[in-house]
Amino acid sequence: MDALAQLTFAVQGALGRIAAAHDVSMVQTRLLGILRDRHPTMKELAGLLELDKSSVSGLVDRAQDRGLVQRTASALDGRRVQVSITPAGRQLIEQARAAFEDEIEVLVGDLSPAQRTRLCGIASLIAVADAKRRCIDILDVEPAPDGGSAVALPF
Amino acid sequence: MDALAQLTFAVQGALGRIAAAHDVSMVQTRLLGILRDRHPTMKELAGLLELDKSSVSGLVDRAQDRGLVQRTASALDGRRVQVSITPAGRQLIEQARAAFEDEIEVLVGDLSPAQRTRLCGIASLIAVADAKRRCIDILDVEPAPDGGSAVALPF
DNA sequence: TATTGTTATACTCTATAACTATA
DNA sequence: TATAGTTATAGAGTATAACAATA
Repeated sequence: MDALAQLTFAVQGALGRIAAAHDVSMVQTRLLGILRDRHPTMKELAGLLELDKSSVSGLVDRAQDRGLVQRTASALDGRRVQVSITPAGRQLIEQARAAFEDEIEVLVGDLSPAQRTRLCGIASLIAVADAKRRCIDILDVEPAPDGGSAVALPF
Repeated sequence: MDALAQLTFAVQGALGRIAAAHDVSMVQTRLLGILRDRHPTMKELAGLLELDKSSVSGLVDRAQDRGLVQRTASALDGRRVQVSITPAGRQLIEQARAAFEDEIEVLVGDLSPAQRTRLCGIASLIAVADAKRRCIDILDVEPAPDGGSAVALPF
């Protein structure tokens, strides 16, 4: 257990340092990562980030003030607001992803190729299983029938 | 990379939920975890938590207000303050640790015993290597000659 | 009435800068 | 002077509760 916890602190630390180097917070980075290939509503964002809707309002406010994301009124439902990433936001998140890849490369530098493969497989297993549990428990949503990941990538 | 990042979010999510269930934040939990077997000064705490000393002042203030930790003036150096855990703090962190173990058990539930062993070994490898790098890079401190972990356990 | 989102408010967490006390 | 710690201040992040607009 301690090993696993320490691993996550090491990775999260790397992640946090990179985000900070790009002058954004972890949660802002996650927000941009989610918006890379989605245009969710505020409510959907709250579900993906596991935050209260009011927290997401402030989060999007600050990102919008910095020109990283934009709000669009939904044509279908006047109550809904669609959030999307701006070119500036996309540029920022792609740079952060690249830096993060480099940092992870350092982190797993001592591992043999076989160990890396195993770690990847095991990590995927845990993450997918957890995501499925979470979808059912929290969002009350069926997992995708193809078993595909309906999960918010952190990046 | 995504698998690893998702793994850490899954673990950190579990950790955060358990901390919240015990009505403490993640960083308060880390603080108590560090104090389980240490009586560091404020400066040492700042190093272990990778926070500014002023942040630690507030952190310890709030924990102290809740009766979880206590400050003691150092007899050797009038400038220094030693921080230690109270019985109430110890009880809280032990309960949180137990809950966290249960949650991790769920998280790794789909893994075979062999996979668990491998994950533990790989996670330790990464965490230890990262801690050593961090000691050298950040604290400018030599790693312990016995190769032992001088690292702050997250719990 | 129910749902979506925002606003008001309060708290934790964090850093920078200025300050106090000790060495 | 240098070090250890606190305080003042400011801002991000978060949740709860009240509110407005739409369905």
